[in-house]
Formats: sequence, C-alpha cells, structure tokens
Amino acid sequence: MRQVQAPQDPPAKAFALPKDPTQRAWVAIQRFGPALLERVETRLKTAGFPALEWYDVLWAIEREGPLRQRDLAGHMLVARYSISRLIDRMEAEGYVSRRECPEDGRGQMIHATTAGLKLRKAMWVVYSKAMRDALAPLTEKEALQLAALLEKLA
Amino acid sequence: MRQVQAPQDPPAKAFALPKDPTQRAWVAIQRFGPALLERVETRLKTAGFPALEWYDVLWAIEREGPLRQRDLAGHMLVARYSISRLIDRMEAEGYVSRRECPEDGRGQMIHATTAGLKLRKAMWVVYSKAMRDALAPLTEKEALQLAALLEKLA
DNA sequence: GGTGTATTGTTGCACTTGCAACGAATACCC
DNA sequence: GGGTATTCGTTGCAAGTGCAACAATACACC
Repeated sequence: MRQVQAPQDPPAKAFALPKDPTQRAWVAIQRFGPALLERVETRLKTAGFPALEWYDVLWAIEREGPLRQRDLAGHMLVARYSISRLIDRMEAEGYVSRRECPEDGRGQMIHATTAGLKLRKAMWVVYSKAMRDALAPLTEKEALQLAALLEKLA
Repeated sequence: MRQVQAPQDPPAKAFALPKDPTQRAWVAIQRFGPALLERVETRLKTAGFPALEWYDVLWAIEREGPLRQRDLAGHMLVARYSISRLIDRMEAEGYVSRRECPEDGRGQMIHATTAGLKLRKAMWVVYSKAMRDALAPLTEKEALQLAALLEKLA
C-alpha cells in the first residue's frame, strides 16, 4: 500500500487546492485515495488481521478457483515477484498451498486451505464495515459516479 | 507509494466488478488509484528523476517558505519518521537544508537549496505532462467531479 | 526435429518502510 | 515555580520492496 496517512498523528491541516481541474483531481487521487486505503487497512490491522492483499488473494481464489501466480498478479495489478513473496508468507502461515500446474511445468496452482477460507470470512466482517464507513460520506449515486470516473482512468 | 501496477508486465485482465455501489467504488479506489499513481511515477523515474514525494516537499516549501517537518508531514499526510528520513536523503543530495528553528528548540526549518528549486522545476516538466496524460480520459467537468467526490471522503 | 525467443516464478542485494522506543524541548496545570 | 504530559524529530530493528539476474519451461518458426 502506498502509505500516505500518518499513523502517528492525525494532523488535519488545510490544503491549498489547485484551481485547474486536472491538477485538482490529481491532488485528490494522490492524497485522499491512499489516505482512505490506509484508514481501512488500519482497521484490519488493529483487529489483528493481515493486510488487504491477503484478502484479495484469498477472495480471488475463492471466486475463480485455484489460480496461477501470473493470474493473481494480473488481478491485483502487482509485480510477479511481489506475488511470489506474498504467497511465500501466506503459505508459511498455512492459508494457501502451492501445487503443481498440470499443463505448464513452470507454473503452479495456488489453492486456498480451509484456514484460508476461514480467514477471508473473518476478515470480511471487519473489512466490509471499514469500507462502508470510509465511503459513508457518499450517497449510493455518488459512489457509482466515483467508480465510473475511476474506471474510465484504467 | 503503495505499489500496485506491475512494473514487469502490463497484464490487462478483465475484472469482475461488484454490483454494490459502495463496493464498486472501493474496488476502483483500491485498484485504479494506485495504478494511476504508479504510471506517473514511472514516467518520472524513467526520466531520471526522484519520486513524487521529493517534488511535494520542494513544492510545499516553494509555496509557503521554509517549513518544519511537522508541517510537511501534515501537508503530505505522511508519518513523521518518513519525513525525517526523506529529508535525510534530500539533504544528502543537496536539495534541502536543515536549519534551527528560532521559536522551538525541538524543531528545525527545512529550506530548499538552489539545486532544489531547480530540480522541482525540471521535474514539473515531466510531471505535469504525465499527470495530464493519466487524466486525459476525463473531461474538465469530470475531473472536477472526481476531485469533489474524493475531497468529500477526506 | 532444433534453435532462438519469451514467459514463469524465484532470489540476492540494496534500499525503504513501519513500529516502538528514545532524548530533548515545550505546553499544561496546579 | 515545579511536576507531568505532550510534541518533535530521530533511530535500531525487523520486515517489505524494487531491481536485475537467474534456471526452467514453453513457444515460434524454419
């Protein structure tokens, strides 16, 4: 997570917002996006849960079945070596397991263990609440608008 | 920066977008925001420039005059220790200097050097272009909308 | 088939980050 | 004033990250 919110203090200072629309949008993306993410991650962490990426991996596997690292990287927009090490850690904790990939000797299928499925469910309780709180200032309509605008940028 | 775009490959896979407006907005913020940031940072990096934070520090000082680390942290929504080490690095490269703070013995005023001002200007050439390209899919009106929505979440 | 190229996942290294603790200085409060 | 709490900036340590290189496998093409 590109960290951006101060974990130590909540300084809350006023910002000089640029007048130019593009710049103003950029500043908002650069500042408030990451700050928002961090707010949610902090909730997870203080609840004793691992980072969001762990959730993302487990959820992707739960939705689509065992996946290759390549596909996980694709889903999460993360570099391959990041996934490799993330899986290392998750495997060490017993949440996923690597098994060989039948149709490609290089690859491997990442499976979720029972503990993994359980972890994802438990995380969702905290995660969904934190997410909703973070987006509470927006109406449903605004949330959709925001999503649409960001999707346009992908 | 919470990295999220794959520096090695541009996989470009389709995503399953949630139907729930809040969740959809959240996914967009979590995925596309960081990906956008990374796109711009990559442009800076390949042009041989340091990361965006350096720009932010220099620009804040240029706008408001010498600042304390506390205030820089406030502006950038970053932890104090991050600023401390960031200033370490920037000082080592000769872009800023620490001077004592007259009215608070704990603090220090961070000044930009001539090289620092020059660096910021040079970075802006690349930065502004990259920013505009990244936000090109949006009209001015949409950019303003996006900014307003994100500001609501701060 | 055989040869050259591309992809997949891993790893050594240097660097950055978060956390917790710290010393120094200030602010508060009676 | 004097004592306590708070703030500011720093730092040791463990953990995470990007980069570049790697071995192994797959693919393309003749």
